[in-house]
Amino acid sequence: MPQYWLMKIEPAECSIDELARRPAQTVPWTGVRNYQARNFMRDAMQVGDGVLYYHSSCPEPGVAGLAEVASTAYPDATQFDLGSPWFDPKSSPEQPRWLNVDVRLQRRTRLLPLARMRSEPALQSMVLLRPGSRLSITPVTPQEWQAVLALLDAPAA
DNA sequence: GCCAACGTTGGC
DNA sequence: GCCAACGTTGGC
Repeated sequence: MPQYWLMKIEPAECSIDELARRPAQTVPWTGVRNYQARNFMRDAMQVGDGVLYYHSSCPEPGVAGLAEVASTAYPDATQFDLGSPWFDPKSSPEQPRWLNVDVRLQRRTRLLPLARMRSEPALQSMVLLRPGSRLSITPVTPQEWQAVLALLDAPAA
């Protein structure tokens, strides 16, 4: 039974276009510094899970493509990198605190804007849309996943 | 740049 | 273990 996720990334970090240009079309999902999001990667994600690739903190936030989980969780190298904004002095290689998975592009889609998602009845249950929700990784139900696919395949409004 | 909603920190 | 202060997220 496949599972589904929505994963936020700032396009400045790795946009869907940049992901498509990468040799393996894969990005290590580093920089997660929230325990709930980390635990999703560590405890629940499986290779092959579906991912809604979501652009955040940008002029047009929304789902920009479909991707998949391409690895199990492993220690996030940026936590040990003094020069990284994600360096964590409280973490150690012996007891790494932060993990990441790899994510591989399936296909770019047309942008499904956040505002459009908010207006779609079938998506009202999404964790993303909960007031004040800031989680960078959220579970998506099969029903929500199908509804997003339907919107992406529907004629443009 | 504003600000609401959260998460984390640290004193007690 | 409580909770106030502070920092962060992220849409607008």
